[in-house]
Amino acid sequence: MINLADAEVLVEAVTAGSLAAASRRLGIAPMVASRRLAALEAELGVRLVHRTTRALSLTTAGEAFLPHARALLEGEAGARAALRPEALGASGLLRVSASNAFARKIIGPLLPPFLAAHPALKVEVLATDHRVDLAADGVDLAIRAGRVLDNSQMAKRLGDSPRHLYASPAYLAARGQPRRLADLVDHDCLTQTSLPYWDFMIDGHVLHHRVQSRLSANSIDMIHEACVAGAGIACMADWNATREVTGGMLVPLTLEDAVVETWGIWAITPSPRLVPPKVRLFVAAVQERLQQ
Amino acid sequence: MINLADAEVLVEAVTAGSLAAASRRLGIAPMVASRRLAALEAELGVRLVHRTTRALSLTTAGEAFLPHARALLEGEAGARAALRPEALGASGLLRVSASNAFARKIIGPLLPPFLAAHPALKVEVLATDHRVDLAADGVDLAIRAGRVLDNSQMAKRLGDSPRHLYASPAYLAARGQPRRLADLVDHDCLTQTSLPYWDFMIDGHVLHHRVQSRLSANSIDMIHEACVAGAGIACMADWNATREVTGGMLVPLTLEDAVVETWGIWAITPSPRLVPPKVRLFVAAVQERLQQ
DNA sequence: GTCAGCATATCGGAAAATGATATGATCAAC
DNA sequence: GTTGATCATATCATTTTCCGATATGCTGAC
Repeated sequence: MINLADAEVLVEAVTAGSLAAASRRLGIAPMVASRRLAALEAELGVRLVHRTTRALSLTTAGEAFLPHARALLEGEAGARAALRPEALGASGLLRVSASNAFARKIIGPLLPPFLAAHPALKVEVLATDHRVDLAADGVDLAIRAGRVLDNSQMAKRLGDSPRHLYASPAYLAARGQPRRLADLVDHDCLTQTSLPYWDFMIDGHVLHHRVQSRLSANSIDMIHEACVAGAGIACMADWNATREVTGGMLVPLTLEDAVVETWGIWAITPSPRLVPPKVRLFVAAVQERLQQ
Repeated sequence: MINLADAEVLVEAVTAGSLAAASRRLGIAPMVASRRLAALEAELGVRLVHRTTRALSLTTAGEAFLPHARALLEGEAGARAALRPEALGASGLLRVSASNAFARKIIGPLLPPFLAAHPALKVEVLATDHRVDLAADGVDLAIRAGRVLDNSQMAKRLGDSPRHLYASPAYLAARGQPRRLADLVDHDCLTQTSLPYWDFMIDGHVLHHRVQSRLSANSIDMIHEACVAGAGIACMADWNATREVTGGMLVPLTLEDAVVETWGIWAITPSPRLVPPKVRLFVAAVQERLQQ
């Protein structure tokens, strides 16, 4: 077994430039540093650094091993961090990223009971329709709706996100109801600028349908409002329209020959496996709400 | 410092169900297992497992710590693996994934000198236009062309991939040369099924241009052939067309008001930081070739 | 109630890490 | 060229830790 203290000497020695300097930084005797490095090399059966009295230089093996040593030490620190009280329980700060629509419709209503259930937890929601770099923005969790992907190693699937075409009753009264996919050309379709096509399922196949659009916006909320106001037909997640549907402000449309492709809701965490409890709890809360 | 041997006892004990079983698996005395676990708990200052005589159960802290312990042990194994002779030098098997076009045009010509320079290395190229799950398919390296992304943490940028519109001289003689973006509507544009739009740069802004396409294919090679045969205008990476341009079979088009967005070439590795030498060498070879 | 399996306490001995000093080697400055 | 400072490491006594074997208290099954 590799001794992490030995690995630490290696890393320090390389960055500090000499074993003596490393020993000073680590607060140990120079010989201890020397012995630890020797022990590591003995354990691995390879010479890691070439030592001339004045300068250290990594051998090829050392070059290959060093990043792993660094990773091990980081892993050790991470393991300890996982035991800090604020990481252990549901306390501290939880930063969640989600799209604007998802934040409003799903996360918003879910927060009061969640916060009540975990009094020591603070939640910060980063609502943005742009992709987020988890690590860079210090986000603990990002929730995205998107096409069904298989690389479940990177993201955890929280549930389905069925989608439909929606329009307002006024619009339908004026323009009629489309029956088939082909009928859509005679209608005003409202699209997201970044998504100029709609994906339909036709007996198992995905059809990439380019949409004739007179109005497009980069915000799905904008589309949503325009749709309610009768501007045309929008393609939205069901959870984004349920309230208006029950209120009679929007009507879901079904075509005879095609259904809108169902998307998935995905939870993305910086490291998919080492998920702290607070994140796990929040993900569970979202998942529960999605199943309602 | 966490002792990895201690962590190993924890992991074994949890999977085996008892310290005694773990000790048998690890080939150590039962008490040694007990002591190591105790030492780990002392080191961390937390109780990790609740021990009743009959069954072990993880405490909350243990629950949080266990995945980190597993990660540490995996890291240790990975660190050792990095020193195996075949991982150290440029030897063994290197599995590379790339698109069909990229494999043919860039990787293919690069391979003979590369293989000659590293005689102990075997290379397996996985040419596919689908995305690949690196870990699942045992791929050491995937090379993808795509939009310029900033999340450099996941992928390493190998170079630019400038792109242009191309057409055959015969097609241009028959149909004329488009001068402006708007002229494209009068032309036959050849698109990839998965990419039904072309991205242009117009004074700093990206324009998502939906393309009127009478012929689309899921293979860029197919498009390429059709384009040479005079079927219309295709949007391709320059490296995919140079040979035909020098041979006079294709002509690059420039529009007055828009240029095709330049893409990047990205190298994606299973773990972005712990890159084995053989992968590093290959990436360097690709990068060098791209700069020619 | 008996017994088997488990976790762990105890303790002598072995092994390993440590501390202080010493040695040879290298580079810089005079 | 010589001196001195710095460095890596050897040596050895000491302390600390680790290990092995036996022993003890406990729990659940038969």
